[in-house]
Amino acid sequence: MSGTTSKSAKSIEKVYDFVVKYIHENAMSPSVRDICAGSGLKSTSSVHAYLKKLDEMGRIEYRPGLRRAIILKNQDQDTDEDRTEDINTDIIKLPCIGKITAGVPILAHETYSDDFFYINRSMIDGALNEDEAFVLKVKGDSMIDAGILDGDYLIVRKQSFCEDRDIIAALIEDEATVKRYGKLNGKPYLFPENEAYAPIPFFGENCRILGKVVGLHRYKIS
Amino acid sequence: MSGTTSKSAKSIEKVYDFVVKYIHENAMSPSVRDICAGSGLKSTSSVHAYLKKLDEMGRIEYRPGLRRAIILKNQDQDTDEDRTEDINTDIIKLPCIGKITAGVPILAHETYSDDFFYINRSMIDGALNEDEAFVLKVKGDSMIDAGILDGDYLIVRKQSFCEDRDIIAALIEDEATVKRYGKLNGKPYLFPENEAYAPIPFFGENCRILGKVVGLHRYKIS
DNA sequence: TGTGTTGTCAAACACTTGTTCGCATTGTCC
DNA sequence: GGACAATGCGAACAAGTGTTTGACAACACA
Repeated sequence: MSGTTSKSAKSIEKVYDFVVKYIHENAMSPSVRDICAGSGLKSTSSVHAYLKKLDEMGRIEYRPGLRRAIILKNQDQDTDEDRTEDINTDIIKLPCIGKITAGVPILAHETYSDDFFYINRSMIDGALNEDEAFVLKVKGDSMIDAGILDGDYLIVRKQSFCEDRDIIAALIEDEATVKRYGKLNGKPYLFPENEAYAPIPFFGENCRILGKVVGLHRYKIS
Repeated sequence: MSGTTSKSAKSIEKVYDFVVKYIHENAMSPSVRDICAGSGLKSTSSVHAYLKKLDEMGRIEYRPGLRRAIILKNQDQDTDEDRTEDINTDIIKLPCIGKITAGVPILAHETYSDDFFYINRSMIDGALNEDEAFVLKVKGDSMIDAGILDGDYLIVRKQSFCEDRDIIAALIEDEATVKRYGKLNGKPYLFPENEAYAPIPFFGENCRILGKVVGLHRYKIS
C-alpha cells in the first residue's frame, strides 16, 4: 500500500478499530478472543502481540493479567494535530449547557461547560464565533411540529432580540424554553409548535431572550 | 419491605457505589473480588447476589459468565456526562454525498466528497469509524412526521440490513431515498412519515439498503 | 542458497474470576 | 420454641481468558 508496511499494518489497525468499536458498543473491553473473531485473526497470540504493540504505542492501555482490561487512551498528540489542521478553520467548539441554573446569567460566562459540541462554522447562517453561541438539549415535545424532538441538541446564537417567527431559546421565570416568537394582538407570545400546548405570554420582567436557534443536532433516531 | 433499611439495603448500596466509583476511576468493570474488597463484604457469593439484584433493578447490566462485564445503566446524568466528556477526542470526518450517481455503488469509494462533515463519534449510538458512515442531504418532505425536514443532513451508517421500524437510506431503481422500513402483509415496504405519501414496495432486484440513519444535522431553522 | 525477520497459527498452560453449594447467624412471626 | 426468610460466609468448581511456546510460510537480504 503505502510503502513497506503491508499486512501487518493492516492487521494492527483492524485490531485497534475493533477494540474501539467494541468498547463503544459494549461499554466494556473485548477479550482477546473477541478480538480474534472481530479482526479476522485466528490466533490469540497474534492478537496478543498486537495489543502489546498498541500499548507500547500508547494507543491503548493494557493491564497484563486482567480480563477485559483494555482501556482506550486519548490520542491527543497525533490525531489531534492532524485534525486541528483541517478543522481549525472551520470547526468551532461550543459549550453544552445542560442545566439552566436559576436566575443566573449563565450565558455570559460559561459557568458550566464540561461538555462541548463541535460544529461546522460555515454551515451556520452568518457564521459564528466560539463565544457567540451555545448548545442546549431539548426536553419535551412542545416543538415537534417544527421538527424539533425530545433529546435534540440545539445550537443557539446568543442574542437578546429576535424577529417575528424566529425560533428562540428564552428564559421565563428562570426556566429555559424553546419556542417560536410571535405576536398576538400586538403583544409578544411564545408559540409552541404542537397543538396540545397553548401560546405563552412573553412580556413582563421575568422574560428574557437567550438567543436564536440556528442549528440542530439529533443522535437519537426512532 | 419498603421502609426497613437494615444491613442489606446498606450493603447493596455499598456494592453499587463501589461499582460506580471503580468504573469511573478505572474505566473498566471491577471483578466480583474487587467488589468484595471495596464493599466490605467478605464472600464473593454475597456480592454475586447483589449484582444479580442490581441487574434486576435495572441499575446495572450484568452479563453472566463474562469477566469484568458490569455496565452502568441509564443514570441519565452519569451517562450523559461520560459521553460528552470524550467528545473532545472523538471527532470524525464524514463525506457528504450530494448526489447519488445512478447505479454506481458510490458508497464503496467516496467518489464525491468535496464536502465533509465533522461529527462527534461518541454521540452516535455504537460509535462509528470514518469509513462506516456518510452524510446525505434530505430532499423533500416525505419524512416530516419523523422530524426530518427538507434540507436536513442525515448521518447514515453503512449497512446492508436493518431492523423493523428503522429509518434507513435506500436505493430503489437507482434513486436514493430515506424512509422507515417495515412490513405489510409479510412483505417489506418503505413507509414515508407523511400522510400525503403512500408506502413503497421494497422488494425485488432493484432495492438495496444503503444504511441506517443514526444522526441528523439541521442548519436551516424556519 | 542460506539466514534472519515478520506475520500468523495452533495448542497448551496457568491464572482470574463467575457461579454454585452448604452452612452459620440473626431476626421475625406464629 | 420452631419454622422460615434474609443475610452473609467460605470453599470448591468450572469456565473465560491472558500468556507462552513452538512451528510454519512468506519474504528480504547477503
